[in-house]
Amino acid sequence: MDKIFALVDCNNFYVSCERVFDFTLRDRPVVVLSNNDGLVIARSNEAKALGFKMGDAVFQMHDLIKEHQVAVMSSNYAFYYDLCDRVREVLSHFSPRIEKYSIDECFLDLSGIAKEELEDYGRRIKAKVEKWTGIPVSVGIGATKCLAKLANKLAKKSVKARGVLDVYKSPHLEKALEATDVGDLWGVGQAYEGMLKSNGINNALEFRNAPDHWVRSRMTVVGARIQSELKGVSCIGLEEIPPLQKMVGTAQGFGMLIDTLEELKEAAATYANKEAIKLRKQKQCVKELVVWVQTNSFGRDPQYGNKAEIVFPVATNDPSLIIKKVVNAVEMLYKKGYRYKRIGLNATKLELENCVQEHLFVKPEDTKRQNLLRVVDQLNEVSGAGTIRTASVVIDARWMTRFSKQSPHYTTKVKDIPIARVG
DNA sequence: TCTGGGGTCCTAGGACCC
DNA sequence: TCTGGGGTCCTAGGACCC
Repeated sequence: MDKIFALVDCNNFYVSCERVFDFTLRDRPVVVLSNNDGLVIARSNEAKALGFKMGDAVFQMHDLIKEHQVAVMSSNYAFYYDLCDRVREVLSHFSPRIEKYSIDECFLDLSGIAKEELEDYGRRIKAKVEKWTGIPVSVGIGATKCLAKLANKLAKKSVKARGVLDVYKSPHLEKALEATDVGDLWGVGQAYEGMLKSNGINNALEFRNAPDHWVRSRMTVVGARIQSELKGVSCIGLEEIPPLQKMVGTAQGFGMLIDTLEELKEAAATYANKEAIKLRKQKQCVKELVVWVQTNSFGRDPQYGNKAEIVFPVATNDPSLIIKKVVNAVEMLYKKGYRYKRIGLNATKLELENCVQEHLFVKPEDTKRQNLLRVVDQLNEVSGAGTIRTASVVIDARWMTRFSKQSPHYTTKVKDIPIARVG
């Protein structure tokens, strides 16, 4: 049986989330900001029309914001993840085989649905998600993931498509390819776009028709796969079960520059705790961890950055062990006379919690401690992060990342959950 | 004053082994 | 002077994604 893929993509996802509960944000330009309220990372259509770009620095946009009364929001990831789950729940009614591709995109396997019913099916998906969650989506359908992506992009752009485009065995496929800039292809970034265009390949049709060996030699197997997919040969499968993560990192810029060792250690402990929580959530343990510190590379201050590698004798996800080692490392890395902007942690060697290699000279972690940590996790899950925590971890400090214009935690607190009325 | 934070995959080249 | 060949593992760097 031929494969059929759909890509369902939430439109301007973070902005759409904010609009679900705050009606005053509808029909006016809205932007959502990165950590520390630094960059624009999501824009409503109205904001796009005003010229806001992804990655614009907010401090350069003040005039435009004032002039057009643009609503400016800090990001609220806990809330976005929650709405993301709701969208996926609705999608699961339309296909048992789903890949959660990113916070705002899902691939669905629609194999078996009759060709002539595909577009209508797409429209039903779109309507139901919007009615049940309040989030507008676009749907692209094709014989491969690349083609579904491409169809999705066109569905967003084209007024005629009204948010749904099916290019599966379509007589208009070539037209769709021709209308797609080569730089808009999934897997073609800035570098490849430049290379392709300087070789006279400007759209997806020209890319599909380029000699295979040339594409392979200039863009490795990655490019070759994209090309095959455009020809309708599926070589990127649906990943229903996410593969185990190979790296787990935590890195956040501070809300201000830190110059004392005391505060840097406090931040280190707090980030190490976050890292431990991430590991525990995935049931993984860290064997090797890289810790780095960095001054503000945009500033005119003297610059310094350095990193240290921690090897745990036995892989662990116990916050107190990780915190201790990370704080020690930061003591070594710290140099007086610099102002630090960020700390990063990156667990590069991981082991599954239930098959950690034991060390000859170290006692295996005692199960009492494991049980205690599990209870702490559960409490924090129910009552909010930080309810119970190691003493060195702070929840309120002047160096913390800023989210000064954050919306209320509409759906992610136990108390005061408002009900959304949609449709 | 203010410039994100996660991730993945692929390849080439070096070290090392037989 | 000639300077194997095949295999594995690791790392750094470059490309990409959202």
